[in-house]
Amino acid sequence: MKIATWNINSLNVRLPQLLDWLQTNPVDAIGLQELKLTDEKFPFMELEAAGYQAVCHGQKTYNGVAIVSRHPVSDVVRNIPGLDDEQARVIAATLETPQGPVRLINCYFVNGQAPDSDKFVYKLRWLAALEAFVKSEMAQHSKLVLVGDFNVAPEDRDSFDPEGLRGTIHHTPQERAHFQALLDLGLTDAFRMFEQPEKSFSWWDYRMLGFQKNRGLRIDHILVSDAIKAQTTACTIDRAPRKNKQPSDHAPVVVTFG
DNA sequence: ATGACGGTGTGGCACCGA
Repeated sequence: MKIATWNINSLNVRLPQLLDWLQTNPVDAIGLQELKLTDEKFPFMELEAAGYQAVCHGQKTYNGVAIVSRHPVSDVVRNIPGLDDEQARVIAATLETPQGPVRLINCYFVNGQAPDSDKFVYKLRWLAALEAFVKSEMAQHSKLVLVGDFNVAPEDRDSFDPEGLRGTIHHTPQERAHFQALLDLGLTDAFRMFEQPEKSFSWWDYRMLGFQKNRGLRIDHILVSDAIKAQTTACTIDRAPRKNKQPSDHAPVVVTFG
């Protein structure tokens, strides 16, 4: 089984690249973030032709998430129950795989802009609500995978300039404490289960030749429950699509298990 | 200190992302 996550920064623009990527990387399911389109404009037909079905929680201009899967999906949840949130950032579903059900939670975490901003307050409130949601989901599903654009660089080694960016957005102790709180629920950062190249990142700024200089952050993550962890054999970042013409600023992350 | 790049909207630039 392979599950991926990719912030594609507009599905309208990136659909051809997504279809290309799925052809060379036939994952069982992928969580997409930043669709930037409404459900009516979601490309169900094109994905179906590629062998995938999808459930989505779209929104105009900003946000928007989807789960695209080769397997049937059930029990779809959109947004965090109990959180009054007008932004479409969460979709969860159960993948009905031949090896049994796998719960997949796909999130586009709040950016937060700057630690002294209202958006940062929203980010922390959103993170606390997410933790409660994931906790309740874990109580119901032993095989659970939490994927998405977390907008948190968990450790110094996840940033191209940990000293210079200390205390700035993605790097604050508060954000890192929330990431740890998710791990404390019984989840494991699949990427760090394995030896990885130095300076492994999943996002690079479009500006200032960020990708060419590898000035990036590792902010896209795959967290797995213990039942999945025991079966996990690999987790990689695929930098190839970042070299495409008109790339997303994020690269896909893929976990292999079972 | 600022802007740099890219996507979106009903635009003639502003806003947002990270």
